[in-house]
Amino acid sequence: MPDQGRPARIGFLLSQLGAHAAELFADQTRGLGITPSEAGVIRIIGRSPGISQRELAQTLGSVQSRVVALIDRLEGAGLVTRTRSSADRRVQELRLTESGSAVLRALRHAAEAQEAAIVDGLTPDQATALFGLLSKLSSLRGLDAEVHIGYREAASPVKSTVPTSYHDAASPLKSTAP
Amino acid sequence: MPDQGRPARIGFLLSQLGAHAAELFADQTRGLGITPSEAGVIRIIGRSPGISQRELAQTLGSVQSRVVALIDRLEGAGLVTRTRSSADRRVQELRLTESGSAVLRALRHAAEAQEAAIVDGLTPDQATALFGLLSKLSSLRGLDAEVHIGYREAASPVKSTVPTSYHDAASPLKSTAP
DNA sequence: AGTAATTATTCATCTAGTGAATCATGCAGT
DNA sequence: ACTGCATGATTCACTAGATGAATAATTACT
Repeated sequence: MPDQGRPARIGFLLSQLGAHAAELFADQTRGLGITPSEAGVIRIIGRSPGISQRELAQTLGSVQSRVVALIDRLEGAGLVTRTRSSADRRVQELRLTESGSAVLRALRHAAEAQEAAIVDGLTPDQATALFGLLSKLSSLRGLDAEVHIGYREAASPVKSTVPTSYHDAASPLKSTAP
Repeated sequence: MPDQGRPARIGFLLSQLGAHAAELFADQTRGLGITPSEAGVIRIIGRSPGISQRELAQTLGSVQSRVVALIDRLEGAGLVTRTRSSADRRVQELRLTESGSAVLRALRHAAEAQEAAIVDGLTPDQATALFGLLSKLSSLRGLDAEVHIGYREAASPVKSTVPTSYHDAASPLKSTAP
């Protein structure tokens, strides 16, 4: 228990900055006409074309019924296609359309621009140090480096929220100081 | 634009770890029978007894109608009292009951335990460095050190699936690497 | 063939949150 | 004192996101 008199705020700062980063990202996706959740789906399909809805649900840490709604929306927007697998006609193979691929490219650009915005004000050394510390923390906590299912199992009534869940929750963590 | 070839993942890591920290905190509050949002309300009332619902809404970055529901719940649970102000009979003065104060103390203990859990695996120097970097980032972004209203204005449809909103969104940010 | 498991889908439900409308009260100007 | 406007709290209808149970189509097992 490393307590050196420092106020207990790392948890608070992480959730605050994480929510802030999520907001910035949501701004970007909104400009592309999709939600952050849908952006995640596009990312995964782009990396694994032909993935099934069941596999996608598992990767997202979500459930199949939720994936149905997400894909319904993306298919309607012309970004994703469903095609029945010839090997197993129960499964729907998911792929990006040309528009979907374009959105994915735009998302990558947006993520890089956001990264620059986030570390703006830090020196390159500081940004590198921060990256190292966050990476270590992430691996220490056993979080997946590729997909952050983050907080799906713990909060049954969730979340939300993004940060449901923690939105207003923010203030609570601050409670350690006063 | 400090880009030194490092993968663009700080944004992703922040949101991932922030969501994780929020989940840990939600676990704690669940054990106390309240949600993270309600914990935030209790924190604020504990620090500012007699605060009005309007002031509370502003501090939370929420709206009055939302506060009504939150206080309804906390009053019903016997943690908070509403009393009409004698100076201005429109305003409801909010205060913690004895049980409410007990919950606030429990929340403080939980936050400290969580802080220890979060930095577990880092050396004290690393924890201090991380705290410094996160604090700098937070002030650079103009985030309030006391209350994180964090991501309320940007995502109109939100927010939530913190949590929401960024839950599944997680994966998207990772999109910078592949 | 017949039974069980699997994939996708629908549906009813829940929660959190928002904005508009309403009510009671306070306050400023006349 | 009277009028009219502003303010705090509340109610209500509505939305978005998420969840779990039930169902249909298909495949796997034996």
